[in-house]
Amino acid sequence: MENWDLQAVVRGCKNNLEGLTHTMEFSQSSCFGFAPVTIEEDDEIFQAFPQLFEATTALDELEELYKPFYPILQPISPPTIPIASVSVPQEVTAEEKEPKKLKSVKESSPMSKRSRKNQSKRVVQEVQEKDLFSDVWAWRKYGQKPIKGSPYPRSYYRCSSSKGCSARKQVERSNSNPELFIITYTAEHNHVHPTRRNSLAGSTRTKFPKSQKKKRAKMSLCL
DNA sequence: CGTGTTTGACCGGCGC
DNA sequence: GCGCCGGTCAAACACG
Repeated sequence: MENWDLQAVVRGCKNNLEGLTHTMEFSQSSCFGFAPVTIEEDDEIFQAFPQLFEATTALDELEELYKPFYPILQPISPPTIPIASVSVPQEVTAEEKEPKKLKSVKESSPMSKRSRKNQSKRVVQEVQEKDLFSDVWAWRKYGQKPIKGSPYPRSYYRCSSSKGCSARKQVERSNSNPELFIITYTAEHNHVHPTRRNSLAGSTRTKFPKSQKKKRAKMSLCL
């Protein structure tokens, strides 16, 4: 469902208007540096998925509904960068040393369950820490890895709003501006409604660690 | 009990 | 072919 990143994109656009004062080192790149371009992309998407567009009314309602629960998006947010095409070389994330991975995608090769090269859609976003989880989706962390060349680890989240949803999200602190986080959305939600579940259980510990007993004493690398 | 995070191990792609 | 690296899995554990 394109709707998902559309929401992210739209929201990003909505809120980054004043945030453009922030310097993006990759702003020279042709794709970003001007968030509105994402809307053009969206237009195509809307045309391709009119039914989803209709659904945005419901989502808008949902958004309104959730507004009280997530922080008001602050300026800074980001040139949202939709990388809408399949297997497009992504200079976008050059800063993150990604390019080599995305160079060649073998569509024909039978990707196992660990397929990561065939991620057809990626949306890169820079947000402030408080906006990291300000979207309406529920994300469950499934991994964290230190990234070579980056002092900060990258966290991997998948959508827990719906079972079987393949939507994923990578969160990495920006190298150049540690106050910002680079969010990379991959795959798509296969459900329209962000059926947020009870996401409280187990979630408070890590975000506000109280006691770290046993072997879990090692806290994450403070992402 | 359900849902969440943490983390080491594993897997596969890619460059050499 | 080998090693590096990024992405994912899954077990263990925490929390409400």
